Parts: sequence; C-alpha cells; structure tokens
Amino acid sequence: MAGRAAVPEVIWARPERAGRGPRPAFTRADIAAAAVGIADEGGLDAVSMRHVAAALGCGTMSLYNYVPRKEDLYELMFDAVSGEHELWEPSGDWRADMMRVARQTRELMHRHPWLPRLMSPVYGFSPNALRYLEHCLACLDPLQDMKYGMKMQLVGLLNGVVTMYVANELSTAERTRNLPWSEEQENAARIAYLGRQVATGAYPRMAAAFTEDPGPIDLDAVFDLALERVLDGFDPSR
Amino acid sequence: MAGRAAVPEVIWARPERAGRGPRPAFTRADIAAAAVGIADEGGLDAVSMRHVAAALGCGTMSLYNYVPRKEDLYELMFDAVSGEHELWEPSGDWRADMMRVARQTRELMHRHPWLPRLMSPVYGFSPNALRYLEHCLACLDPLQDMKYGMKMQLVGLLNGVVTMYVANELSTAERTRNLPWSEEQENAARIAYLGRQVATGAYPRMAAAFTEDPGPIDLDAVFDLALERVLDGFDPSR
DNA sequence: CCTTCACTAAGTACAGCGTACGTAGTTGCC
DNA sequence: GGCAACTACGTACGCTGTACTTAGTGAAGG
Repeated sequence: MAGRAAVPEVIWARPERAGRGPRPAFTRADIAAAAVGIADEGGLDAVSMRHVAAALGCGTMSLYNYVPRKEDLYELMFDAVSGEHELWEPSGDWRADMMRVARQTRELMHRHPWLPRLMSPVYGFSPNALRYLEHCLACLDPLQDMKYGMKMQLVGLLNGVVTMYVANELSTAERTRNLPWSEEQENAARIAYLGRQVATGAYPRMAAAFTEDPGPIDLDAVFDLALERVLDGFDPSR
Repeated sequence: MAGRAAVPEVIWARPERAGRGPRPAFTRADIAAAAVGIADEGGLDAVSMRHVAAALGCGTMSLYNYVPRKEDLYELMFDAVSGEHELWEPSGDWRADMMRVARQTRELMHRHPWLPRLMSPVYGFSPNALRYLEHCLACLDPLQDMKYGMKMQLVGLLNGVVTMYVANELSTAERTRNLPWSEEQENAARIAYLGRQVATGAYPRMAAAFTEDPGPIDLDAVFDLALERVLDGFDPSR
C-alpha cells in the first residue's frame, strides 16, 4: 500500500524533502529544468512523464514521488520560467515600467513557445509567479489613487494581451510542429484558400483590407502600439 | 491502397461530396455538431475520434473519410460555433457595436467553455469565421480615417482580451473537470496556501490588495470596464 | 446493360500516453 | 535494533491518434 495523496493540494504546500527515508535523487528544480528543456526542444506535447523521467535518468513511475499528477509538472515548469523574469527597482514611471514588463514577457514566451498554452491564473500561486506579481504592483505604486483591485485588473489585462499576441505570433509555428509539412507550406495553402474566398466578392471589406498598402509590418512596433493602447485606457492623466 | 491526402490542404478547400461512389452517410455539419456536443458535455479532452464516431454511430476509422486529421475536427468545431454569432446591421455607433460583439463572444464561450482553448488565427479562415470578421469590419465603417490594418488590430485585440478574460473566468472549472476533486475544494486549497504565503510578509502589496475592500465584484461590470478601456485606446474622439 | 473504378465503410494493429498498484530497498528516529 | 516512513521502479490497464488492409457500393463510360 503506497498511501499516495488523493486530496486537493497545492504542490508548493508539500515539503520538497521529507524527514524520513532515503534522500531524493532530484530536486524540483532538476525536474522542472528537464521538463522545460524537453518542451523548448520538442514542444509541450513532447513533455510526457516517460520523457521527463528518461531525461532525468530514472524510471517513469519514480517521477510520481515528486509530482503527484502531470498537471503539477506543468505547474513546476510555469514556476521555473516565471523565475526568468528580471525584476528591477521601479523607475517611478509606471507606463515605462509596464511596457518593459510586457516586452520582457514577450521575450520570455519567444524563448519558451509553449508558455502561452500554460498561461492560466491557476498557476499564479507559485513562488516565482507571486514575486512577479508583487513586482508589477510595485511598478504601479505611482498610481496612488487606483485601488489594488483595479491594478490587478491592469496587470491581468496586460498579461492577457501579451499572451494572446504571442500566441498569435507563434500559432502556425506551433501548429505545424506536429504536422507532416512545414509552416511555409501550411501558410501558403491557407493564404491561397483565403485569396480564393475573398475573390468571390462575399467579403468586400476583407478584400479592401488585402488590397490596402499594409505599410511597415514591424511586429515589434505593432506590439508596442497595442500595449500603449491598453495602458492609455488606464492612464488617469489622459 | 487508400490514396489519402498527405499534402498541406485546408479542409474547406476539399469538396464535401465527391462525384463517384456511395453517398456519404454524414455531412460535415453532422460531425461538427456531434463533436461540439461531446465537448460541451465532457470538455475538449473528451473529444476523441472514437467518441465522435460512436456518437455518430459509425466506426472509428470511417471518420477519417471526412476528417483527415484530428486537427481538422477541431477546425470543424470552431467553424460550427462561429456560426452561432448573431450578425446584425451595424448601428453606426462603432463602440456600441463592438461592445455587443464582445459580450456575445463571451456568452458564446460560456456556452462552449472549450472554445478559448481552440482560439487561434489558424482557424480564422473558415466560412463562418470569415463572415464574423467581415461583420466586425462593417461595424467599424464609421472609423473612416482608420486603415484596415489598424481595424484588424482592433478586432484581434478585442477578441484576444475577451478570450483571455473568459479563459480566466473558467480556468479552475475547466481544470477540475479532469481532477478527482471539485472546483470548490481546489479553490479552497489554493486560497489557503496563498493566504499563508501572503502572511509571511514577503508580498506587502499583495497583502494590501487582500485586505482592501474589494467593492462590488460584478464580473459582468468588470468585463465591460476592461473592454471599454481597450476601445478607449482606439477612439479618435478621445 | 454491364463493366470499371473511385469512393465509402470498417476492422485490425501499433506505438504512445497517464497512472493505479504492488514490491523491494533504504534511511532516520525511538 | 526495530519500526515506520519514505524512495525507487516494474507491470499492467485503458485510453489515445492513426497507418494499413479489406470489403462493399454506386455513378459514369462504353
């Protein structure tokens, strides 16, 4: 009988090292690093209990001594990359600080393209996620008249927008990872189909959008612009 | 030899009914409806080729005559629920129209809680998705000086914010669907842990946020407010 | 009309998944 | 030293997507 936990439990609440028994062979950081490495390499779907265990050099079922469910492995991964956020002394310019946070989050997600899929408030309780949130709130200290509830909204909205933006940036790349053809082929096929549909005349505004001179397509600039718009909405001086 | 397609191909580009051979037993709409029903009932993870085939009353492998890959089944599902968008004659007030679009999308996602997970621009080429996008652009006609590129940005950002908002609303509910305990138990465990962490004093602003009077917690009002903020950023009259 | 052949339908099989369970070995505490 | 708690891990089960094979159907061409 292996009396394993079957009760609601946050993984961060269970001690990493128990008092009795042999010294565990790995730390949570080891496991998280292995899983993150696999996900960076082969996508989130490559992260299986068997693969992670193999990367660590242990039996598959031994992993369950550290991670009660696969969900918790995801939680470990999320916390690990949350720790990559650089946290600085707030500058006093909350807009500049929030833009810096957002740009950094975007870079983080480009480094770990599986991260948007794991973005969820249920992972927001991990140590590094809490540190990150506290840092965001610190950056918003200049907004003295804004309630914390609203600040949380602001941070949440900003994170959400960054997540969606990067998810869109990476969508075809991540999709074709498990498909038998390349991203370029996929895009070409879809654009060709779209062109045929628009040519039917059923979507006049879409057609206009496609004939319009797109101007400079600087993804970084578009990102900044969208973010500035969101901040505009919260700026009391506007 | 069953010459199945192994080339990049949008499912909407292949004809639903071939010239020769017996009449197919189902339409794409039948299949989409079955899959949507299963997802509504048991979550997206309950949608397997076997389940959908069983719901249709056919063999598992027969499904592959209609849907070359499971990805395409998702695409069918996305298109089917995209068809549930109500499209009206634009009122001339673009802000009011966009708010109505956003509220409707939120309702749609509450009706189909798996939809946020499928939200991706790669599905934006389906017939109903194109109709929806054209409708959004029509609602933005009053913004005569705005380029279509920017209007696309606006629609994309709005959809993204709605998606993230609803994903957050539903996160614990969808998470506990596959967990052996209830959403309430899960939330209680996490809040208890969070309380313990905040009590350590390591997160002073988080602590302040939790002691602050939260005021009215009307999720609908918060949603509207966040959306209005995003629209503010695009409003030339502000 | 009858042949032809593209198409539909379905079964079998395989590799991979999460994980329940049982067992053996190791270590710290009384 | 003995006991209890813990680690480690192999086996097994039910599930997944889907490649491949075979059989049957029905519209088009001669």
